[in-house]
Amino acid sequence: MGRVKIQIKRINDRQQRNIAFAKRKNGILKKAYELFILCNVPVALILFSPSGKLFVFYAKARIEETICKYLAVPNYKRKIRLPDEQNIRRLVMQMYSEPICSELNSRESLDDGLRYQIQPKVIEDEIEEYNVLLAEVEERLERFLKIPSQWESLAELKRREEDLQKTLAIVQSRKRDLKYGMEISSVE
Amino acid sequence: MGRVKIQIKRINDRQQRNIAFAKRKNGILKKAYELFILCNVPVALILFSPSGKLFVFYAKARIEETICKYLAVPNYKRKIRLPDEQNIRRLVMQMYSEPICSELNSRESLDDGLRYQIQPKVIEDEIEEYNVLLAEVEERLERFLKIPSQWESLAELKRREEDLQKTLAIVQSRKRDLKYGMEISSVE
DNA sequence: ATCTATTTATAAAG
DNA sequence: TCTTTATAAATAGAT
Repeated sequence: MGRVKIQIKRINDRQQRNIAFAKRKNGILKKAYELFILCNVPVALILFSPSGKLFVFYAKARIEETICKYLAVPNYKRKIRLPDEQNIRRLVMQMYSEPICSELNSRESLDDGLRYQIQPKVIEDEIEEYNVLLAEVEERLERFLKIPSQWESLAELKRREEDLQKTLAIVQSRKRDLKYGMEISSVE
Repeated sequence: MGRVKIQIKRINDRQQRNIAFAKRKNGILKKAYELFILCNVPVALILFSPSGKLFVFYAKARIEETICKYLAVPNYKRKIRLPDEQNIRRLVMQMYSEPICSELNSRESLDDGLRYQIQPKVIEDEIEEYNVLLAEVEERLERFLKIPSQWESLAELKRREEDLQKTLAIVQSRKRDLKYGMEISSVE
């Protein structure tokens, strides 16, 4: 939407990045506002500038309410009654047993010597997040698969995405191992 | 941005509102994605459709991390940025005047009032894919956990994780682009 | 869902 | 940084 078409890729020049952020921040905040007014729906948008400054838009409800609504969404897949739910739950617990908000929780955990303590509530949220993500992916894929000419591209994308998710899970798992096992403080 | 200029005010017709939401939801999700890629900043966007369906975009960090980062900013430092401030000053005042609850973790207390329905499409193949995917994750995870020496440092893991999340976002965006019939080149 | 006339967002320049 | 302007992108209404 400018004099020239730009590629959507990271802007390396610091100053240009700040300029782009300032402009697009205004744009997306306006879009969030318009969506709220037009459709009267809860919206929550949290942005941090490249220098770490916070920008927020929320409407229809306090941001905490919208966040909590997000967290309160029932497990997408729970209703389907997965055959191996206990196994899956155990797996996800292993993958995501680190605190959601490490900067807020990690000190207490470490002080108490409870590095491996399981936090059920946190894990529940993570299970939901995981399932919501997968559900979104699947939903989108399903839509796209209705268009035959896109099958090939989509198959490739699906493979890639699955690979990424697998690897991401592995990385997160290993990261957690190192974090707890080696007690490195500069995690986040 | 359409055939005619519209006023930004609540759309009363239910069907028209749903159409507008669907279009603008895609637009703002794309904007959020682009902002993340261009500026490499944490972004969290939570939307609920008029029928209560959840849509989320987050990047650079898991959504809980961005939310926690937001909550960690002292109230007096928070600013709400709204375009068209004159017209919605009352709204802002209203939102500000409400008490702020910074306790996000108590999920039980929220469950009662905030029950949002998601309508999953139950498709046999999707369930199968889901189970296969999780099984593969588990398998890979187990295999990987047996070789701790593969990963040298947390910093390395962190970089990898960020790369993966970024690439995942790119893949997801590519799929969104596909929906609009755009050409797909190589995903990298 | 797809098309397209138009408005809106914004990249580069001033 | 703020404003301008040419152009890309989003989208309202129609199909």
